[in-house]
Amino acid sequence: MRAGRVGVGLVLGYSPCVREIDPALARDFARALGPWFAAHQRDLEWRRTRDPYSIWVSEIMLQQTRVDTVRSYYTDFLRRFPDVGTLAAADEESVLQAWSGLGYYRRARLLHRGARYVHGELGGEVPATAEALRKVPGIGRYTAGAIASIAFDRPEPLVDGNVARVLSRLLDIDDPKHQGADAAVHWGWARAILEAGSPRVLAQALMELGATVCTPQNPRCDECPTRALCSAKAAGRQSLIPAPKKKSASTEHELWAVAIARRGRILMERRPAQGLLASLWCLPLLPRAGGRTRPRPAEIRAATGIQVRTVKGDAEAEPVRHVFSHRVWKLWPCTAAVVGDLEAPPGMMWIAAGERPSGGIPRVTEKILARLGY
DNA sequence: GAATCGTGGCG
DNA sequence: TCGCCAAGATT
Repeated sequence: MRAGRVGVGLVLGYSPCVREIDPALARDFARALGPWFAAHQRDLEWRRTRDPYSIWVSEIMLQQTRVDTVRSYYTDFLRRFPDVGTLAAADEESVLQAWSGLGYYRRARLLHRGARYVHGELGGEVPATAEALRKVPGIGRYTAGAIASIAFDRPEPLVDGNVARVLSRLLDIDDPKHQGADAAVHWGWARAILEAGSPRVLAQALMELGATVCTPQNPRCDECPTRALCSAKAAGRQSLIPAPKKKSASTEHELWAVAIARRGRILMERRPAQGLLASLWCLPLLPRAGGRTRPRPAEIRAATGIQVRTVKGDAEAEPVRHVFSHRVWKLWPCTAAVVGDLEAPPGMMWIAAGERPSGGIPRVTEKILARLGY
């Protein structure tokens, strides 16, 4: 039985998996972490401000998204929407346009809705407490803690994937059920750590340590300011924590991407308001069955309502492959010619090469357009 | 609780 | 090449 551990498992005879909060360890950890962060933190755009709105924007963008991807989006977004009022007054279309290519577009819609909530209901003041922040659309448990601690320097806990990994190793938590960001043990420890020093510094330091030192693979323990405190390191188990997650199956979809063309222009289509790539612009897509070289005009008409004449496919061409989080698209470009004038139907728009609809355009659309020379 | 929701970098 | 997964929230 390892010392310093408690839990019902102890009573039942199982291996105890959760360590109760030890204020002395939390304090020592914070004392090692703070100075390390001061010396080693990366120079990131959102660390140059204390503006709660700007930090809010950064936290939404950083959800499930790498720092290097976010940087340019963050700068451009704040130039375009410098404050809550500007974002609240903006069209959703322009917000999605600024988000194009960043992924998880629901975040943009929720951030926009959140700005309207803060502007309309709270007089434009971003809440300072995690409890109030949680009422803002798009702000969940993590983001509420992040904004409260980083922007307002309050000791409100935050646990993301980085923090969960750092703490799982610090405490040598071997039960996968208690290794994730939803584990109560991490939230308790995170609070204790933030209370032991500057919440603003320690919140960022916890994540910075996880991102740059206590990495998922090959952690750099020799560079870690807290290695002397780390139970996993002491046991030589740091590479076993956290345990690998089970992956959900990914389904593959083969689709025609139809370029309905007339005189150098093609039709773009706004996708449905719900589901994958909601409300974003793409080419009309339709299922590709059984290795045919091109879709039938009747299939295109059924999917788009548009009567086309000739349809050309390129049987030799490689499909455009696009991987989403839980599915894969194999897109086979084809061209369908329209004869005579055709007004763009509702939700559709003609574009020439280099033109784009105003609104959100996902990366997969750019891939297809590049293939087609648009 | 599980499924959904993008994209890109890295080993 | 391909699987992994990153400063998660919502339903």
